[in-house]
Amino acid sequence: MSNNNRTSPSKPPYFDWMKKPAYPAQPQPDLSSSPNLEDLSDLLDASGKTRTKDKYRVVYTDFQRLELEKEYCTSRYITIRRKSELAQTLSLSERQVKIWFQNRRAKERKQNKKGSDPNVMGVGVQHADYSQLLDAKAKLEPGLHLSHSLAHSMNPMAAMNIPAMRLHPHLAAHSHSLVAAAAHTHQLQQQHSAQMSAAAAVGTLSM
DNA sequence: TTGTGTTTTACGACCTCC
DNA sequence: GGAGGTCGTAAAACACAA
Repeated sequence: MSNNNRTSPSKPPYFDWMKKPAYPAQPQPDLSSSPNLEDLSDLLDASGKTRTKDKYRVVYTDFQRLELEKEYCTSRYITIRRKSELAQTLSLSERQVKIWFQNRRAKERKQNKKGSDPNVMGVGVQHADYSQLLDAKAKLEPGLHLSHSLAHSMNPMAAMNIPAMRLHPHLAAHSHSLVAAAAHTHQLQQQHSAQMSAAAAVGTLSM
């Protein structure tokens, strides 16, 4: 679903949530309205048990969602390092980033459940999302225009459908392999970034 | 409007691993 | 015991039909 069936079936050239006027597109997230890190305590009432009504949950900005989606397209399981970096750049808490990834995986599982083939772990979803992502990115960063085929070729994780960290805690008995997977993910990530930069350079040169 | 269905944040319970 | 995973769920935010 990845924000893909929220509105009309006619496919917009970017994430559906991006056209919602309720989310002011901000280059920088609005810190004043986000219950980040320290603000989490504000979500508890006097008993410390439940969240208050006015701050039950916040709506992330387009920028925050875009960056999170980008990271998710690179790897479905975020590393501690990347989580920290993302949290800082997006002005979110690491906990929020972690929860977002959990919810994002849940969303994908839900989609896969709906789909007919449970063995194909969200390949189509990832590709579709990634295409939309890049289109959205192109809108946010006009200098970065990529064709879909090129975009797909530059997303090794999605293309190969590699479960980055681990498929399921019950299946992952060997943590060292997970560490290796994480390292591999990071390596691919670096390659991906380099390729993106190169493509961006090519794009600007050809203009 | 408003009623309804879906999506998005956020949490608790429980599990596994180190 | 702490960190992070899934699963289920609450409630806000949103879309859309009537």
